[in-house]
Amino acid sequence: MARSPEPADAPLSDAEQAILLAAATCFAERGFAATSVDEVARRMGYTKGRVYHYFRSKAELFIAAATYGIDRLVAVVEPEALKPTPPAERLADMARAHVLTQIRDLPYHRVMLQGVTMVVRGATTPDERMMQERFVDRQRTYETIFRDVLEEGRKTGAFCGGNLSIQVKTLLLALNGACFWFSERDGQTPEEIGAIADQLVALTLDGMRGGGR
Amino acid sequence: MARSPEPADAPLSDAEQAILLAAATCFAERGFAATSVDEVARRMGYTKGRVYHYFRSKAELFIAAATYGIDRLVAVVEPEALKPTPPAERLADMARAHVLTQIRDLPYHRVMLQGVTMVVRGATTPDERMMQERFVDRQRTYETIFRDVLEEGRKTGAFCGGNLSIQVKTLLLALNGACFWFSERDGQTPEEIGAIADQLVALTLDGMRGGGR
DNA sequence: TTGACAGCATACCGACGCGTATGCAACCAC
DNA sequence: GTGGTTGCATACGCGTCGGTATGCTGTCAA
Repeated sequence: MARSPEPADAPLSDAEQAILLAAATCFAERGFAATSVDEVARRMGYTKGRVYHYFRSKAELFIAAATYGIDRLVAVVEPEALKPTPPAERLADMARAHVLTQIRDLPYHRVMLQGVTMVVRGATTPDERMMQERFVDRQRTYETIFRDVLEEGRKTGAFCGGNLSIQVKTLLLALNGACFWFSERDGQTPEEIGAIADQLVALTLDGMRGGGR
Repeated sequence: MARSPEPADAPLSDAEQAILLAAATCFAERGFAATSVDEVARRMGYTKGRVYHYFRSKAELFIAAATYGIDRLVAVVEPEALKPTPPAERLADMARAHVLTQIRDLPYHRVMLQGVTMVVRGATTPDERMMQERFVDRQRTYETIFRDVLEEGRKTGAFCGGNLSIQVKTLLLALNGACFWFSERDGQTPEEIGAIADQLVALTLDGMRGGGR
């Protein structure tokens, strides 16, 4: 039952999964505007008709890919945030989970980052608006998860003060680093990736602790 | 003498300056692909003909804006890098200069960041290729300035070890934060902007120092 | 006065790309 | 077997956009 009027969380069929991955890869490589639906289709030897059979518009495809990315992050990081460990340790676990998840499914997360900056001009239909709002909502929720841990850690003296918004933004931006500079050559084995994640987490979290210069 | 065959560093006329700023603003807001030359022109009440009188192609416009951004950074940060202060202090001064410069001319630097990821597919003509290579070169040079300071500081124990490339990338990404999240509402007075820069520098540089978790 | 040239405006061409309409084969239900 | 539905492929309409061709106006030198 493709093109249904938004069951919102219906599980994706194989065809939908494949199309979504191809779309995410294209969007990640070229950006939303520079990617044509024909190109997404051709990447798998599909045709445009087939894509439009499952997704109603290019914008819907994009938002679906971005949402898929943020959903993965929430699914993995939120459990870490609920553990009763000290804030500093908890934040480290969250950060590590974030980075590892992101490297595993880079295309989706690169699309997700585009989605944040786009705040979707060009979501014209009501459906698209709805999907977009759901995405933005998820995004805010995710940011709040980190913000809460930082706030809690400030009370115990684990983290430094200053403008909290800037701190959260800086933290997340640095943690998203892999989306900008990671390439397959940087390391393939799980150990190498683990080491990269560890370093990234260490670099980022020390900034949250310190008392400034 | 518009449309000259690349004097490369000829000073820009007033008209060229105005067009470049309008282009940078549009590119920063919508991205390269989603921005039309007509739109750039209309932003100042100009016409497309006027734009094409001074710039040979949309790609040339884009690269010019991106190059303008990186040139400003090099001009301001390189002098700081040459001072004979201890690496940690020097890096802090460089970082602060970087952030302040960036906030002053945000559109150009947002375009610059796009340029890094794009590595310009679509630079087809030889001229565009030349301009693009010059831009990439500048970009690499700029990264090297920071890399050198980090390397020097590692010897004196001022900075922590680990993969140097990742450290540089993380440093610069975090310092570029303003390009992602700064909006005019975040503060207008020089004092407010100075405070933001200070916090950003502190957050970022503490990560370079620490010994990990 | 008269060319020549800078500095534009306007009209237009060709290509591309989104979305849709249509067709068609396979697979059910009955 | 026959009507309906799913799952596509193909073709096209139509808007948009990059780039060019052309022409007009003011300026300045000879």
